[in-house]
Amino acid sequence: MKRGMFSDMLAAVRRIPKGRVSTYGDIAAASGHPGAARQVVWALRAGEGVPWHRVVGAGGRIRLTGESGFEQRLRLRSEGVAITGDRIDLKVYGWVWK
DNA sequence: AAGATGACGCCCG
DNA sequence: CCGGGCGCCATCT
Repeated sequence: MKRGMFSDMLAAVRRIPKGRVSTYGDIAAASGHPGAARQVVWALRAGEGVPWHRVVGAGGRIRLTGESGFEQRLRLRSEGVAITGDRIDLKVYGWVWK
């Protein structure tokens, strides 16, 4: 079956291990769609059963606001990811594509 | 067809 | 660290 842009992105998101995080920009590039960071957002909204909480902004910043942001912090912390303020240390928790 | 919208990213002051 | 400005691009008025 044909693999659209969103499918490619969701596949990449599903490859992020528990306890690690990646960024919108990296997901876009890793899935073969460099520069399409904004579209990763659409993919996450449309996708189901994907670990959306493991996707954060550049530099490890939490971009979600309000209730959703609260939920994301909750989920990440439950996986052992430390969050200082609104940032996550990518040197420690950032997933490196290989 | 034309403008507005974002869970974005990068650079600059 | 904090805004402000600009580029980006599928989707939605």
